[in-house]
Amino acid sequence: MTRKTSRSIEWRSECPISSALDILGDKWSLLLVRDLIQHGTRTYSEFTEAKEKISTNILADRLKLLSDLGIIERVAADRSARNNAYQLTKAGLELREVLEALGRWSYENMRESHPEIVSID
Amino acid sequence: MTRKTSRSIEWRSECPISSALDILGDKWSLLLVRDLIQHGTRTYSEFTEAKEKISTNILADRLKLLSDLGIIERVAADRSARNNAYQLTKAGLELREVLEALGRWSYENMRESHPEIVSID
DNA sequence: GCGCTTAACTTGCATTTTGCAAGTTAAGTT
DNA sequence: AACTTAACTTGCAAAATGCAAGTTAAGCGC
Repeated sequence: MTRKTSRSIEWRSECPISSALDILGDKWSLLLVRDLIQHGTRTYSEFTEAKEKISTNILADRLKLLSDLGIIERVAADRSARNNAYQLTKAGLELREVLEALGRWSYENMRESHPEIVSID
Repeated sequence: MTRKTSRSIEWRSECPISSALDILGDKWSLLLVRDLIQHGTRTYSEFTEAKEKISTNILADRLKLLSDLGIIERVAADRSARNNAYQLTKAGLELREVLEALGRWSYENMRESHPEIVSID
């Protein structure tokens, strides 16, 4: 069982693929990274405006996870949440290659199952 | 809410990244693909021998999902399960790029959080 | 052909995660 | 100071996950 407490990931093995999935293997985390790659910065409300309609409790949970992992950060560390936004860190920016590979793969292979899928390149 | 019935994925949007996550956004599906990339073919029991120790009910569920999506298939379509194994289809093989990107990313970025992580390249 | 072994699952149930909807807090505005 | 509202939190129901035991029938040996 994988139990996640603050800053305490339960790694299933030493394999890097497995480890990536231990932290990002859910339906929402990489979508938040996608939004930040597309827009640069995002506020809490802006995340909820994406087409996929994330619930606010899941959004809060994932933003905390991604912050704790050093993948995203506040734009201005010294400002309150209300007057602030999120952006990707260096590690977060390096997820672009993963997202591009995922997007290409599903555009090329899922058009039969999902005829409305569009290319984003 | 995403509800998965046989061959009925609930796509959250038309974005290919979102769509990839609709089907592969969990901790186990891409791990099974990893095992097939590494070994070529795998039987049901061989999947359970991997370091991560998947539960058999989850394994059965994910194998069915991946088969239904055309990502994996039986090695010999005409043989019983007991005398058979799984392999990747063409679409499944094309996930290698995604897995390599994930593995590289976490090896380069998660070593502080996960000191035992190893390179698989 | 029968009996046994066991691989490939299935099932029951507890736990955890997800998600809806409403609520809370306090920052920002007037 | 009062009001508005962005960023969350909470309670609860539903769904997913996972443990452990059980079932089915394929495959093998005799």
